[in-house]
Amino acid sequence: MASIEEEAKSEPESESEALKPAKRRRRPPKAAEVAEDMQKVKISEKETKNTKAKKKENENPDLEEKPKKSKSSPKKSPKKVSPVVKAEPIEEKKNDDEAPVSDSESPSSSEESSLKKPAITAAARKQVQAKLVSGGHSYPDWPTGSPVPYAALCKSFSLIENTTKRLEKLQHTSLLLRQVLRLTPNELLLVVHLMCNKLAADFEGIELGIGESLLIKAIAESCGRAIDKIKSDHNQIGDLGVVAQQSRSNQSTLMFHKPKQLTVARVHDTFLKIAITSGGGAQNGKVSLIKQLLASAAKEGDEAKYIVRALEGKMRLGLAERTIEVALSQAVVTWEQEKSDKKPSLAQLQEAEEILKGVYSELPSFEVIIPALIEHGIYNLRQYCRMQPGVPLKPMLAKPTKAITEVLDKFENKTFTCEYKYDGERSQIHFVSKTSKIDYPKTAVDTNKIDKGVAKIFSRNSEDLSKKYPDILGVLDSWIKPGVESFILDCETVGWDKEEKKVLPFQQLMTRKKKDVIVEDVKVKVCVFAFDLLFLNGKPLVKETLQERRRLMYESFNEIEGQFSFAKAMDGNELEQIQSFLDESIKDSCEGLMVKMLLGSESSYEPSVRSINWLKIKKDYLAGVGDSLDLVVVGAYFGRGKRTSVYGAFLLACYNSSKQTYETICNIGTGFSEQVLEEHYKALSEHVIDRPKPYYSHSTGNTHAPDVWFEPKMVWEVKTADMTLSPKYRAAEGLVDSNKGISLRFPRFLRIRDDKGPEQATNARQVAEMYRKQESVGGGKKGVDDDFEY
DNA sequence: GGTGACTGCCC
DNA sequence: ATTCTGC
DNA sequence: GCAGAATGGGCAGTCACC
Repeated sequence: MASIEEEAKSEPESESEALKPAKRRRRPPKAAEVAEDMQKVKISEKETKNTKAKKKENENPDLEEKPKKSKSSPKKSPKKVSPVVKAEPIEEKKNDDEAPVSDSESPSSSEESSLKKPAITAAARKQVQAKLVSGGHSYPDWPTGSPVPYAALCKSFSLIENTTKRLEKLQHTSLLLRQVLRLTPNELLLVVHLMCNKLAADFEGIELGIGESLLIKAIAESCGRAIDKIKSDHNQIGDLGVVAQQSRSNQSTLMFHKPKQLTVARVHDTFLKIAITSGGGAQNGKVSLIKQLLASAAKEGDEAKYIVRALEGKMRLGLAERTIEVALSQAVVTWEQEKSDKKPSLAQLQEAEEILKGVYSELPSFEVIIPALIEHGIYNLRQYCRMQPGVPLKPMLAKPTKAITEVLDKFENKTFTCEYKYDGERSQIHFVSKTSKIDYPKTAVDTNKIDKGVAKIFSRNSEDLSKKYPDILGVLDSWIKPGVESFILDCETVGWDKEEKKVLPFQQLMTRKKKDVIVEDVKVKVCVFAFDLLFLNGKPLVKETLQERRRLMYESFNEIEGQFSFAKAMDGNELEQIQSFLDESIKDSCEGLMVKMLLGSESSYEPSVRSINWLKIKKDYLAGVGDSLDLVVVGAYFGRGKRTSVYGAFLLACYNSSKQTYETICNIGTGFSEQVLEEHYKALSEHVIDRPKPYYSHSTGNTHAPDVWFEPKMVWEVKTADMTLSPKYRAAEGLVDSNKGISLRFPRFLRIRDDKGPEQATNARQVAEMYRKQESVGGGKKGVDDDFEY
């Protein structure tokens, strides 16, 4: 630790110079750089191709204007292409909206106004397309039918990473997927999974069990470098993947035998092996699997980089599932049209996107969707992939609201409703009775289970929590009224105090066991608060209005005290009503309110899209309301990814005036603009010290120490949602609990308090006071002081 | 059998 | 979870 | 406004190690 600190402060000059290259790499390249890069890629590609001989038919015809007129002549001079492309410079607008390949004849439609995403102008899209087409950049190529080389995927990753333009990212992604469809369609699923960086659908529960530590160990061993070296490189470069790649390319090339080319299949297979390695010696086993992969990675190129990033779970491509869905839909529809020598029209591309997004949101499993896509085509996809009890759908989310008036603005003249936002765990409960006689549509999903009944519960992120809540699943039968044979409910599961008949804090709910739970042994009882019904008796309800879904929910279920309730709702539309309902929700130990449209098409359940239709109000969102503290910056952590070369997070403390100590209270890493981060870095670098002051009270152990310590100088105003008793932080230790300090839930930076010295920071006594006040409100020791100032 | 580091997943 | 940012 | 990527506290589970 000391060595790192010293490096950081002893030679700030050379250090920051050294950082430049790495930093540059992470910053969005300028347009010119992009163009240059593309050119490079293209040239090298051409070379490879020539050596590879023919393969001509493998080249993507869509890159040219017409398949036949392949301008295989290396010069991708824009002029050459311009006749075809420039024909529709700017006014051609919507024709090309969404169309990756559509320089040709998209039927000019009149639906301009109905196009979604007006934010991205058609003209902009047009330009991007023109650039891509005229650039004529090639993309990875391999023999038909042979395994997809991992290098091909990495090449696309690299292109994707090196542009900030979303349309270009989409384009590169879609091109690769098309190539896979054309050459090795049976590996499409693997490729898509690796792009999303998942091994399987979320509900399968496959975990790598690999984190930073093991990864560093593996890189060190694999490249023959010291672990500390890797760590300090990591601190400077801010990306373990880059560290691995550099380490590997610098590796003295002792062994001559060139490793066999990595394939997508092998990488995926090794990831799976890493995931299932468990028990004694598992860590060594995982490390050695990683080492094998790294050893097979080419020294040139980016294979090692992306392998490591994948294992770390941070691809940092600026590309994720949502964009991949779009790219996949475009790739498939283009591929389908290609078979009959046609190009997809704009309308077709849009329809495909809508279909795939819709299907994926209701059945988020590429394992099911991709085979169905290939076998039945995208326009038949809905028939084969439908919402189905037993498979979680993506939950609808909500946006934070900064003022209650914002709610009124958004929902002006609309009918809406407010519901309690319970502080628990989002749960999607699926049920099919064992005796159900409803004929469920045969879909691509295995329906055997349905025949035997279904009782499952899924988390917000589609993890299967059925093992955690046998106490809930065992009583589903008792919730339903006669005639209900199947359902999917959207709920919040909250800890429940049976004696006091009130909800328990989130922290208590979290102490429940997650595996091998036996109903009789459950310590933390729970109550389920249902707020939406997505599926009933064989029928999806997501297209219905909320009012209708709620009506069906109310009429299909029985409330059971302390076990199953409907979320408390209020349909009043006046500001005062909302305000007092919000106050009430907080007195009832809730986080605040959810606000939802009740009627109209916008009140349908749209998984993870158009989330603007739901709003959430919490008191700490509202400006000037909620708890804020003025805290002293005593330490910091080096930033990663886009925060490379500045501090990415900071350690804060409150002041204990009785003991004259600074007691740590939380880390903080959000609320900073990029500019503010740079300013903090500059300002704080002057206050770096070798070791913590003796009057700093912080957890012992390497794990909890920041990368650098500071003199107590800067004071920041920080906002928080809640205070918690902490096993790690020391604020107000002894004032509320003899062993535990207090920490903050959801801390975020508000602003610098130049006007305050460190000793004017929030005092430990004040922290304790705030904690007690919160307890008295949420804990329901009614009447102490529940006056909020709004 | 206990502890601490690490990981994944809740928020 | 919260927040910021480029498109 | 979307989609993505920075980052927070803190719990149970797993494994290494004593």
